[in-house]
This record gives sequence, structure tokens and C-alpha cells, in this order.
Amino acid sequence: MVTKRYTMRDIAELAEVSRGTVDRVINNRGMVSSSAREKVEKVLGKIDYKPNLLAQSLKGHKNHSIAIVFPDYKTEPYWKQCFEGIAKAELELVQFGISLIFYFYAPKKKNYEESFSKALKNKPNAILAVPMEFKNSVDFIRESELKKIPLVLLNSPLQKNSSTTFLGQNYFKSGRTAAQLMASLIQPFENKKVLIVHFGRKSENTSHLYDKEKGFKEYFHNSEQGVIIKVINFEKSINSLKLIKNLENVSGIYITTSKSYLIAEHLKMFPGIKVIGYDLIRENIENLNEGTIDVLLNQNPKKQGYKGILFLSDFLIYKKPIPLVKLFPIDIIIKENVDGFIKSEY
Amino acid sequence: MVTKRYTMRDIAELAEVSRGTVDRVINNRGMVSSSAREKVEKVLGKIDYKPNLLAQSLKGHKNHSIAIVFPDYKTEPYWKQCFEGIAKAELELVQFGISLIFYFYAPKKKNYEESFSKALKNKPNAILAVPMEFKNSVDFIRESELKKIPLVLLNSPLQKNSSTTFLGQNYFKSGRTAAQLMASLIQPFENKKVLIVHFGRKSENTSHLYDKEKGFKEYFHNSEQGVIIKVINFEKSINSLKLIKNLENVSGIYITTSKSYLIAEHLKMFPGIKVIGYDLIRENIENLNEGTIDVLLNQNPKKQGYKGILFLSDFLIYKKPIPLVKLFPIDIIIKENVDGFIKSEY
DNA sequence: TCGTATACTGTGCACGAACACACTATAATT
DNA sequence: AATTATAGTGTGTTCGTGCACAGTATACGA
Repeated sequence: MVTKRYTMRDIAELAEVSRGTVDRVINNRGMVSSSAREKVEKVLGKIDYKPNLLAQSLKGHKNHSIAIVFPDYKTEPYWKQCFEGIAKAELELVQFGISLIFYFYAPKKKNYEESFSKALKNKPNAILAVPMEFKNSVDFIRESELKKIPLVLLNSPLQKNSSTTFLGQNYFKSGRTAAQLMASLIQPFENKKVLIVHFGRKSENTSHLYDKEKGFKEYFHNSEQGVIIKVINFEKSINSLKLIKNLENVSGIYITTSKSYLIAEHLKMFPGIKVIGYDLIRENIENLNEGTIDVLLNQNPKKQGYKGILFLSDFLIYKKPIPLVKLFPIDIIIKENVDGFIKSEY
Repeated sequence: MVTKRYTMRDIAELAEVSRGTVDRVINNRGMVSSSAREKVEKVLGKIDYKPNLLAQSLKGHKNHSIAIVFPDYKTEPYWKQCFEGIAKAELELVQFGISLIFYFYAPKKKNYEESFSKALKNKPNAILAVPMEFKNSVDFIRESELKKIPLVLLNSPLQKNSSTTFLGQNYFKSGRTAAQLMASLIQPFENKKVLIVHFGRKSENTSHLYDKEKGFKEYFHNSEQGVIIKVINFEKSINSLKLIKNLENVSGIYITTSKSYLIAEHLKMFPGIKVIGYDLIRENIENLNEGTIDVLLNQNPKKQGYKGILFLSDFLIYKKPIPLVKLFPIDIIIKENVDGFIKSEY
């Protein structure tokens, strides 16, 4: 069915008023007599008017700016991928007048607040941020809400009662998924020992790591008896002694960050230990192909960055509403299906 | 960096010629003196001109029609999902003047050719088709190429030397992925028996089923000794006697279509048999949650339909080139991560 | 020297929505 | 009655591109 697309001019003719009056009724700008309003509304009730978004955004063309508050990604391959997604979106969107302004912060220098303030001060049309620690962000969230600047937060735990969008994964479920996979890899379970390994300082945004831990533990607690779970923490780099001391009688290791390749490198003298980690960064993929990592859960940082920008620009260009929460599915990657995920575009 | 967006008018001023001349140079319409052409090209070399797609398509606004040659989906949940993806895309695209015209065919009645011919006769601006059997399609592919009608084929094996787009998955890899998962589920392997189950008539488009079979067999052949693989075929419905006779000493079943729920229902008296199937249709998800199906590989029919339409409409509206092949990643779904895939939008 | 064919160049309008502004009609004020 | 305020209208222009068409300049034949 080819349905005719009505324009405001069509409506004006049908209602026997001028284009201006139709415009005022549709966008309720006021200054319309009730008789004229009725005539227009009668026509609008009969036909299905959809404004032409192309014309709409051609006219209202401003150079929309999106501020990106982002960690200094060069040190972290995870953030590098996320950045690539953002860059990809930018490439596609310059033609619609979208421009990105980056405000990098160095997690170690604790200048997250400083960067965010600077971003807000420059009055962007929208903001995409990777929050450092959640409690530091509430003021910024409030401020952007007050100024009606749409804000998307990446990779952050959920928060109720906010018009801000949270984009990431359900980390608790992520832990449970890892656990189910681990269970099928290490069976039978009698006296099996499993390690959960965290990387990162507590001062940083690490609460999602503990959500993963909780999910992982809950799965084994509920369904598989006799599995012993032990948790160890590393800061940025690895302490080999500490790790090896903990590896005795271990059947599986679950690493809650993208750093699993650091662990995998130490496992050559401990064959048979099953490893589950996160993210398709180069080092992890190499280990997956060699068999030193068994499963990678994909957090899709590239897609997250891309989608975040797309949400904001669809709002700025087409006024499409932004959903409050966008949870990405948890991709399970093994040696045999990894190819499709490396190549895949979106 | 806020990069200025140049318009043809800007270029005209910089090159000290008229807008018309710039237009003629950029779109090589001829009728330009070499001196004027040089002036314009000099400016074009310095700046980065990107035409404004909004203005471009606002001008050339036609009611683009896309013909959909599609199996009568009511009988098959798989195609129903695919149809939903197409319908979703249509909803978003009416505003850009895209309208879809459906040409359904009933696989049993063998009226696929008839429907495709009818679609071609009505001269659509683009075609999306689900080929019935590949060899029946070559003539149609040639004809659409000849008439320069862009064509996207869903769920079809690859074909070289064609300007037609193939959208689907790598079915061989899909089989290997299933095999790796099966291997981790049924270990240890000594004298284990595994079943491959196909559904569907050979006259229909079933070649991808055999690609899956090949991949599955190859994995076990190369890596895991001592596993016995047996293949059985069913037409549309299941023959219980035939199935049960084949179930003795079977450790795992790999079903190459979305019909795994039919098998799962017969397995209540054979606990412990691992089942791997395809697609997130309701019946399969129920069995996954109950534990009678262990893994589902997601072929993402909804996304395939959606993306297919999006490719074509991006071409019609924005003249974006369509890639020749789009292979979707192979999603692995287990009980713990299934939620995120049901809810996920794109 | 005029006409005209040809090669080139510049201008104007269309697309559809948004908005500024000018205009009309009526009511309220002086 | 003349002026001013104000609610309510209609028109013109803008956005950037594509295309039709109207110009201009030069060369060439009559």
C-alpha cells in the first residue's frame, strides 16, 4: 500500500486556512482562533500527518555539539574500542551537523570532576560520559537535567528516578552466565576450586565487578554443590607470586575485566585450567585461539560507544526520544564463533 | 574539533564561479570550461566537501517502493520473526517515503517463481527476497541486475560474481560452533554418540542445513576422537518411532533448524541428553528455561529482516552503497543470558 | 555586419518545515 | 473619531541540492 504523504500545504488547502495557521496548530504556538483550530484539527483527525523529518532537520540545521567525558583511553584497550565506536559514529554524523568535543580525564589523576565541569561549562547540546565513580556523578546528572541537556552514561550501574540514560549490561546476569559456562566446562564438580579475579583500584568505577562476582557466586550457590569459590584482587598489574600461590587445585578462573590475557600468560605450566574472561581485545583473542582462554564474554564496547552517540544524535536531529535504559545482550564468544564478531559491523 | 561544513555556495564563492558551475563539476555534467573546472577542483582539493544528504534527498523525494518476496510466514515462527523485523523497519521508514509491497509465496505450492515474477513486473525500486531454492533464483538475480534494481537475498548461501547482496550467517562455522559447545557438554568422549537432526524437504532451500552438518562433523573429526555421529532427517513433522529408535546411547543432539522444541518434547524419558538447536522462538525458549534444551544458536531472523530493509532504504534515500555480503555473528544463547536477547532492540 | 550555432555560465525555483514579519480585524483607550 | 493595543492571519524567506532555463560570449558562415 502506497499511502500518500500529506504536507502542511496539503492540510492548509483541505482546511481552507494558510500554511502558517497549520504550523501554529501543529506546533501549538498559540495565536489561533478556535474556529481555525477546529478546521485544522478536523483535517488532522482524518488524515495521518507525519512531518517530513528531512525537511525539518534541513531547516533547523544547527551545529549540534556533543561533549564526550572519557577516560584517557590510550592506556586501556577496552576504552580504545569504545572510542573507536564513538569515532565511527562521528564519521557518519558530521554530515548532519553533529560535532563531538572530547574532554579526557586520567583516572589516576582524579580529574574526572574537573573534566565534567569543563564540559558542562561549554554548554554542549548533549553529553556522553563514562562516569569514574558513581557517587561523584550525581551532581553532574542533576545539573544536566536542570539545564535540559540530554546525558548518556556508559557502563554504569542502574539508577532510578532520573531522566538520564544508562547504557551497559546487566552485570549480575553477566556473572551468572559466566558461572553456567564455567559449570559446563569443569564438571564433575566434586571438590573443584574456582577463582574469581578482579583487576582495578576500588577508588575507580568498580562496582560492576562486584555485581559480576555476586551473580557468579549465586549461580554456584543455588545449583552446583561442592564448588569452592575464592576471590582475589589485583591492582593494575599482576603479582605473579600471589597468583601462583593461589592456583593450586584450581579448575577454573573467572576474570571480571578485560585483563584475562594477563592471567592466561601465567597458565602455561598449569594446563587444564578453564578460563573465562571479557572482551574481544587483541591479546584475549590470541589466547582464545590458542586455547589458553576458553570463553570470552563480549561487553561490546565499540557498539556501546556507537549506540550512545547515535541515541543522542537521533534526539538532536530527529527529536527521537532516548530510552532511559539500554542493556546490551551478553555475547558468548568461543574459538569457533569469534570470527563473526570481529568482522561484524552494525 | 568542529569542522566547518562547506556548501556548494561556499565553494562557488571560494572558486569565484557560480553555484551552477560547481554543481556541474561535482556531478560531472559536462559543459564546463577547463579554466572554471580547474578553479573549482583547486578549492575541492583544499576543503573536504560532503554533500548534505538531507537536502539531497529532500529534493529528489519519490515514493520509493521495495518489493518483498517472502514465504507465507504464518506457518513458520522463524519467518514470523523475520517478518516482524521487516515490519519494524517499515514503521521507521514511511516518513522517508519508503513503502513495502509484499509478494507472499507458499513453499508447498511451489509458486515462488510466480511471486518473484510478479514482483519484478511491477518495477519496484528495490527487492528483498527469501529464495526458495537457489538454482531457481539465478534468472531473477540476472534480471534485477540487468534492470539495475538492487536486490538483497536473505538466508542464502554465498554466490560470487554478483552485484546482489547476500545476508545471512556462515553456516559452516555455525556447525563448528555447535560442535565445540557440544564437545564441552558431553565430555569425556569415549564411545559417545551424537545425533544430527535435519528438518525439511530437500526440494526447499535446505543447502545451509548441510553446511551446518559439514561444519559440525569436521570439528569432531579434527579434534575429538571416538565420537560417533549419526544423521537423521525428518520432513515437517516428527516420526516418534524413528526418533526413539535412534536415541539409544545418544549423549547429544544437534538440530539444524528452529524445530528443536519438537525433539525436546520427546526427551523427557531420556534425561541427560544434551540438546543444541537454533533460534529464539517461544517454544525453544521455554525448553531452554526448563533445561530440556541446553544451547540455542541465534540466527537473528528479526535483525536480518530489519537490516535487509535498512540496507535497501539507505541506498534509495541516501545512495549509500550496499555491501555485497553481510554475515551476522553467531550468537550463543544459554539459560542465563537469554533474557538480554529477548529484550534487545536495535 | 548580421544572424545563428555552439559552448559555457549564472539564476531561479522546487522540495517541506520553521519562523520572522507584515498585515487585517476587532476591541479598548484617549 | 482617532489612536493604539492585540489577537489572529497570511506571505516570504531560509536551509542545500538538483535541475531547467535564461542568459552571455565567441566563432563561423552568409
